[in-house]
Amino acid sequence: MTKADAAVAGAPAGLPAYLEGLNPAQLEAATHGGTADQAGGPLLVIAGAGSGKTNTLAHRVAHLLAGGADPGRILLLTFSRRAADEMVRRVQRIAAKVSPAHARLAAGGFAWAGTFHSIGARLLREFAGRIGLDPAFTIHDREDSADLMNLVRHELGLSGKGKRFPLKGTCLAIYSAVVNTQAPLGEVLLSTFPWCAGWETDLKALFRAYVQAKQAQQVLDYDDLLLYWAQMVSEPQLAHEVGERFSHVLVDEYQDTNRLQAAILLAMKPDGRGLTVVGDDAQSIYSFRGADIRNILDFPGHFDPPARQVTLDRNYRSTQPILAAANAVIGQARERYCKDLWTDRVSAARPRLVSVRDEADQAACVVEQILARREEGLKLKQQAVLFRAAHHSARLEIELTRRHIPFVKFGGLKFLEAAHVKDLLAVLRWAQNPRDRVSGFRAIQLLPGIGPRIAGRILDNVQAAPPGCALLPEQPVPDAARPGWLEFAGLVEDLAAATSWPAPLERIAAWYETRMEGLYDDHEVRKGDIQQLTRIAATYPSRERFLTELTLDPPDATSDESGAPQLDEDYLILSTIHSAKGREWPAVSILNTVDGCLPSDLATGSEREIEEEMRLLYVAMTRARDHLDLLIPQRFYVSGQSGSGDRHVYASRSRFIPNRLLNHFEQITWPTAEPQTAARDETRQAAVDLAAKMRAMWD
DNA sequence: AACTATCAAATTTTT
DNA sequence: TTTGATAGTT
Repeated sequence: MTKADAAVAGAPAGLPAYLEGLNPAQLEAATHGGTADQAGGPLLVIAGAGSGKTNTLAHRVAHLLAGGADPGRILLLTFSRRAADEMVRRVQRIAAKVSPAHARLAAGGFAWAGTFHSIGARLLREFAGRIGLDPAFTIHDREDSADLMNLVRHELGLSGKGKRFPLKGTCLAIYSAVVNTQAPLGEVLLSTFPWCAGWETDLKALFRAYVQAKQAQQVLDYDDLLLYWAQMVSEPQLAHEVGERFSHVLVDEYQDTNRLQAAILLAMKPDGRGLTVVGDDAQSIYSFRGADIRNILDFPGHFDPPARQVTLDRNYRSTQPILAAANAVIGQARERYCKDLWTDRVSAARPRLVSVRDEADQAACVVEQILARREEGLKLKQQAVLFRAAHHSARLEIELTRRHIPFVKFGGLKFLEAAHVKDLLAVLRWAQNPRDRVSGFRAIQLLPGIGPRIAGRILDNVQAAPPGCALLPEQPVPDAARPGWLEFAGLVEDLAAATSWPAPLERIAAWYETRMEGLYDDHEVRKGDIQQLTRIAATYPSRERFLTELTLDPPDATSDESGAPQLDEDYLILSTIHSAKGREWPAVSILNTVDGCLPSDLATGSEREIEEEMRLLYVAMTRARDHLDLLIPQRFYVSGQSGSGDRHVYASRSRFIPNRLLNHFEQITWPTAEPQTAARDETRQAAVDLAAKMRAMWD
C-alpha cells in the first residue's frame, strides 16, 4: 500500500507526512477521489474566508502528484496570475515533502496554471487552424475594444446627429454582459442598462458589425477568449480532445465565474470526473463582470450522482472579534448558504469605527495609525488600506507622498492606460498584425502631419493588399510628412520581420522617444515609463508572449511617482477591495465606510446590487488578521469641484453597520479631543452648515 | 486635412 | 479630472 493509498483510505495512522496539519474537512477535500488514474467524481469545496483554501487546494494538487498524476495534465484555473503563481509555489513546497522525485516533478512547473483568459488564449492559438482562426491573432484590451466599438459606431452613423446613443464604453459593457451572461440582449438591457432599452435594434446592428470587424482584423477581445473556447468545446469531437488533455481540472474562486465559464467546464468534463471547484458564495463580488452566484450553488446538481460537497468553516486568519463583526455584517444578507465561520484566535480588541471630520482628516488619521503601528513593530507591508473605488485613496496618496511614506497601489491600471505606453504598444501590435485597425490607427497618427483621414486610407490599402506584401513606404502621405513616414515604415517592416527580442522594441522605443518631445510637455517622466516597459519586455521570451501576457496579466501594481520600491524595501499597501481578494494583512483600514461609497451610490439600484456591496464590505473586513479600522468621514466635498468650493454633503455610516451591530465595534472619534469640546465643536459646526444648506435651497 | 482651443458631460469594481 | 464633440485657424 502506497502512502497515497493510505491517505485515501483515511487511516490516520498511515497519514503521509505531507498531509499532516490539515484539519478533517481540509483533508477530505485534499484527498477526495483517490489517485490520478481513477480521477474521482466532481468536488465542490465551500471555503469561507481565511479557511486555508489555497493551502487545501495546493495539498490536493500535491496529493494528485503523489498518486502519480502528470503535472502537465493538470489544469489549474485561478482568478489572477498572482494567485496562479502562489498556488504553484505552494504545491512545490508540499511536493518536496512527498519525495525528491516529486519535488523535481513539481519544479518543472505547471504548464497549465493561469486565468481562464490566458489559458483560453493558449488553447485557441494551438487549435487556431482547426477553428478557422489566424494563430497570430491580436488580443485587445478593454480600451482597444472600446475604440473599435467606437469606430464601428461612427461607421453605422450612430454617433452625433443629436442622438444620445450610448457611449463606446457603455456599448462595450452591454455587449460584454450579453456574452458573459449568455442572456438575450433585451433581457440584459432591461435588467442592467434600462436607460438604453430604446436602442435595442441599433445595438444589435452595432454588435453584429463589431463582430464582423473583429473577424476581418483577426482580433479577439477578452470575451472572445472565453466565447471561442466555449464554442470550440461545444463541438463534441473538439470537446473530447480538449477535455482528455487534462486529467484534472481545478478552479479557484468559483463564485466569481460566469455562465460562459461554467459552460466551458461542463463541456470539457461532462461527467465531472476530475473536476474540482472551490469558492465561497459570501465572497461573490464580480457580478458586474457577469459572475453568477448560481454557478457555485447549482454546481452539485449538474452531475449524477451530484458532486460531493465539503465545507471549510474554520477561520485561521482573523481574531474572534473581527470575525464576529464580519459574520454580523454578512448575517444580514437575504440568502445565505454558508455557515458562520469560527476561530479560536482570541483577542479583546474589537474592530474600530473611527469617525473623522472629512476626507483630509481621514487621510491624516490613517497615516497616524499606520505610523503608530509601525512603531510597535508592524512593518508597512503588513498593513493595508482598502477602498471601494480607486479614486477614494487620492487624498491619502497625497498625504503619503508628502510624508515620504512609500506605498504600492493595487487596482486601477494606470501604467498600461497611459497614452504614451499605449502608443508604443500600438506600434508593436500593428507590426505583428497589420490588419489590426485600432492599433494601426493609433500608431500611424503618431506622425506629425498625418491625421485620421490619411491613417484610415493607409489602413484600407493595407487591408486590401495581399498579406505579407511590403507596401508601407509607397503609401500616399503629404509631402511634408514623407521623410518621417519613410523612417517609420522602415521601422515597422523591420519589426514585422524581426525574430529577435527585445531588440526591435528598443529601436521603436528610441524612435518614439524623439517623437515624444514634440507630443508631451512632461516627456521626461514619460520616458521613464517607456524604459520601464522595455525592461518588462526583456523578461518575456518573445514578442508574441509579451503582447499576449501583457494584455491578459497587466502589471497590477502602480506605485507613487518616486518609482516602484525595491522588493526588499518596506511599503504600505493600498488596494481596491476587488484587488484585495484572496489576500490578508495583520492590519487593515477601510476608507469611506459610508453610504454612497459602501454601498456605492451607483450600485443601489436593485437589491441584488446592494447585497453585492454588502459582500464587498464582508470581503474587506475578513482580510484583517489582528487590527481592523473602519473610517467614517462625516462629510464629503462634492467632486463637482471648482477648486476650493466648499459644497459638501453629509455622509452617514454605511447601512451595512446599523445600530444593532454597533456592539461589535469600538467607536472612537479622531482627532481625539476632550469630550465636551469635541461635542461643542460638533454642534457649532452642524449649526453653521445647516444654515448654509438652508440658504443653498434658494441659490 | 490637420491641428488647436474651448466647452460640456460624465464619473465603480477588472480579465 | 479626463474625454468627446465642435468650431475656428493654419
